[in-house]
Amino acid sequence: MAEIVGLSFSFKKGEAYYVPLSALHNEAIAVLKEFESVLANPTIQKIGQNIKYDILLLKWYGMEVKGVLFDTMLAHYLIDADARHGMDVLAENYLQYSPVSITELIGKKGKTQGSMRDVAVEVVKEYAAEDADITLQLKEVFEPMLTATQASDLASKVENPLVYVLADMEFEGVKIDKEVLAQLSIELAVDIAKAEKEIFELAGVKFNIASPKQLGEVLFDKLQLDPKAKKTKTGQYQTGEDILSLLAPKHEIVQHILSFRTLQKLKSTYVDALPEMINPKTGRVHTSYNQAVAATGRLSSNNPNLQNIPIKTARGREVRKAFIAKDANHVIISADYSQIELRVIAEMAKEENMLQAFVNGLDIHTATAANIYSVAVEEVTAEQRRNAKAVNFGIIYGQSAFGLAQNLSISRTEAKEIIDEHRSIVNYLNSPQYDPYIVPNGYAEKCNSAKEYFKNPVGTEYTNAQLKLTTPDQKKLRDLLINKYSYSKTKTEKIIAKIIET
DNA sequence: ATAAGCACGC
DNA sequence: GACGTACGTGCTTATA
Repeated sequence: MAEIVGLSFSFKKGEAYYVPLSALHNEAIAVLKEFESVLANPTIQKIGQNIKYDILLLKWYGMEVKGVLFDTMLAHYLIDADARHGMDVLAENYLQYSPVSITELIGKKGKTQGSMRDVAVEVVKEYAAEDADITLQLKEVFEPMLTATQASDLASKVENPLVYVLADMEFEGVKIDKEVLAQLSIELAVDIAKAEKEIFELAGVKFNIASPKQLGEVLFDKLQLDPKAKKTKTGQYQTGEDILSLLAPKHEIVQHILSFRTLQKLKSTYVDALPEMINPKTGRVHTSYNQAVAATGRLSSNNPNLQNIPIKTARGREVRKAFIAKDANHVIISADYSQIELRVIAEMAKEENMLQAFVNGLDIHTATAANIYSVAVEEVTAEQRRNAKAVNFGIIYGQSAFGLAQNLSISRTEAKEIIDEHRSIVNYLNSPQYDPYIVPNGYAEKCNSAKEYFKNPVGTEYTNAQLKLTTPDQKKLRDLLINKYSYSKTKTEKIIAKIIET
């Protein structure tokens, strides 16, 4: 956990204060204490940019923050979920002001980045005080925008109060049984070595199995497993799980490659990495939750990501077993809404069959199958239920007929028929009030599909004549999308890739 | 350092 | 007939 170098405050536009804190923990805490009457006062609202970070840091110093929160990052997330929400970008876009860049003070993010502690206090003062001033000014801009977009309740009743809950969860952390993982690591290493040996023998050559490039060459050039093997856009052979599964009956080597991949993933991402993430002070793992990353409103988790701990395979569940209660007086309880997304969407779409199924406490996938295949619930076969489950998943994910066909290994025509049987939900998902593709920042038209979405903002600035994107043009477009439209990096790259393909 | 390919979760 | 296809994070390899 980082060290607090100083505090900055602002309560009036254009005016701010900076309080440096000592590097000595006790001295720092003594100064912090002077601010307790404000920080811990529940009647004083706290405004901040990514304020969970500040709250958490203060918690590590023993300082409890109280009061109603207003996070400018979360406010902007609610105003325009797809955009970037960094303070510098927000200041430039909404206050027409370029703040002192943190990079100028301590260098680029990464290993080489220095510490704010080593920057002259006179310089830090300017940076930090400006930070507080800007945040306050952004709040004044965003508050009416939240009202205008009817997101005020979402901000004041959901996102901002949740900040305290997440901060508590992150602070608390979770205990990991290092010994369980150490043992598992050894077992995995043995099995990986076995798979490796098999693969080299069957291939008749030693190579790096973890390299998709080398693997593709072995499978498709040397062993000729598929004369029509698909290639990626960089000209490599595709060797993803879906492709390899289809090849498995053709050659014994494939199953060993698949198991090599699974084992390697478990070992490197979880079994070996998690113990490294244990905080030496608390002996526990403290993830971070990000409230403003996923454009769909979901949370995300990183350092480490605790939202993708394996569960599907037996080996994976062994990893989960390493998450344990803090002591003999505690237990870990798992609680999860059942089918919450389908319940909400059935209610919003007023899908009577599905609503009835939920009301009657039926198995929702069986009920969906009965509806799709027009048979009685008792007559639904295992395969029909499996298909219906894929349909329901597709609904949650906004999947197309193509995606469903891929998932079920059926034709697109068949997939389309199945989807058509679910008209009321599909109609709802395609209706303007649902459509998630809304062009931000001045392009307020709603689009009916992802395709139109890509066409709209880009097509406006770059007509057909300009579609041949040279490298400098790409640079320009990237700059335009990121800086003028505040698009995320990922989204920008998606759009550019789309145009290049076109 | 960054991109590509892959795989884990929901 | 072609198009294009959920949200994330993080690992290893390959390249700049």
